[in-house]
Amino acid sequence: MPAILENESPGKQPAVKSQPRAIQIYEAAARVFCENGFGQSSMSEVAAAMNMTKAGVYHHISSKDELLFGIMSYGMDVFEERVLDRVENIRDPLERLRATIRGHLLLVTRNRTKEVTVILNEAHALRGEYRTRIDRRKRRYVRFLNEMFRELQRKGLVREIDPRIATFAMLGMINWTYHWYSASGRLRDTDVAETYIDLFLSGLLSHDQAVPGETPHQ
Amino acid sequence: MPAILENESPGKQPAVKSQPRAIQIYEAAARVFCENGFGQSSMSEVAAAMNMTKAGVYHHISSKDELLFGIMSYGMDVFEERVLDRVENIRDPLERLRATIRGHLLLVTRNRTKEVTVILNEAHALRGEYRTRIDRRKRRYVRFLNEMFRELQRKGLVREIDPRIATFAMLGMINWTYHWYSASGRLRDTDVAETYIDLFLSGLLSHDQAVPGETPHQ
DNA sequence: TGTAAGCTACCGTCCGGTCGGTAGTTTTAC
DNA sequence: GTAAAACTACCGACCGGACGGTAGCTTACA
Repeated sequence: MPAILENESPGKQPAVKSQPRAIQIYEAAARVFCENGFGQSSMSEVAAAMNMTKAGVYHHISSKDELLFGIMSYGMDVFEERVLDRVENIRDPLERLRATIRGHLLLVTRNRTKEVTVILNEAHALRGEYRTRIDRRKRRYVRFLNEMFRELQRKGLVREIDPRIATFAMLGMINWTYHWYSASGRLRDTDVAETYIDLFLSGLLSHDQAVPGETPHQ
Repeated sequence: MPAILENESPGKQPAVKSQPRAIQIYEAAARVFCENGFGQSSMSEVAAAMNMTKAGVYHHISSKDELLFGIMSYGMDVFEERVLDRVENIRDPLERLRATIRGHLLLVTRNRTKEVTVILNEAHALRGEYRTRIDRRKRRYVRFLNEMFRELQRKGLVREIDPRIATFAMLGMINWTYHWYSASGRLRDTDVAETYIDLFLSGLLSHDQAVPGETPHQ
């Protein structure tokens, strides 16, 4: 038996054995909320997805709202651990940008965990303090992207495009993927990632006429 | 008894005098659903937003689901009338693409009507026949974009990028805007539109190094 | 005076959440 | 070593209230 279990501590779980019950509930509930929406899903449905009764679920969580917050916090944990923390210290800013697009997109497409999708889909359902806390963590990512684009511009690697607009264009392109991408479809997510990188960096135009001004009339 | 399911053929309303009551309800309900989400909004809230009682509202609609469908159908009417129908017969495909991005984006940012946002936000809340009908109209737009990119490629105006991925990248970039854009913020939506056009067509890289291959080390 | 548009008052259902209890496991106390 | 005590994970039954929706009456206006 592995030593002590301080499960109150805010740090990371060892995750050696099977996931703690609360996290299993997050994953099941995330699946339910994803399919029907938070407002249209009942706690009984969540319980059924766990093969438990509603009272059994309420042994582990304290309210439906807190459950949603738990899911999103866990989703942010996963995103930061698997994407943000890993790309943050890539020196070359262009390579950092590429790695960010790739990492973020693959997190959205690989639907093993639906928590990230819930964050995207149900942002408005969260209220008050819960909302504030999640928004703060999202803003960290937005700031990171903004700063990256500014650095790229300082170094003359990219054009002088408003970094805020570039940030949201990139976030939109990637985050929207959960609306249409299907792992069983014809497109491979790694191909989507590379195409997004290519498209976002080099644009759509043929290179011999990639000029910012007016279009040459055909 | 005004039943929404029937108006398959009539299509357009005259809209000469002040909007018909049903459409006023769509607009009020769209605002409510946008703010709280469809599942979390009650019909009493919708009624309150109309300064009516719930029973009064039910005189004009037949169920909450049908109301959602009505909102989305109306949103699609607006989108098709104000964007799709107008750009479809622009000859120059590059100019057609620019007009599409501009028109679609401004429809999302100008929040006079929230119906389009509801379409984006509550796509999963619609079920059965209703879902099928809205999806069919969305698919018409997706096909239009796909075909436009193919035409651009045939004419050698843009690079050989998978048209499906280009379509969804563009849709994501534009549709995501409702998550962050605020008319009272510092960015003007017309600037966002032109930047999106520029970004999507010409990409982010400085032109003197816009080469698809490896990054030059800094 | 007929009809569309509303209202008051109400219904049955389902929802979020709680309560008291129990089987099984771990900890403590001698 | 073992039995009492404590704790964990869970369940069946239940509650107050809110929800979607309706019946039937009234008002405004052509």
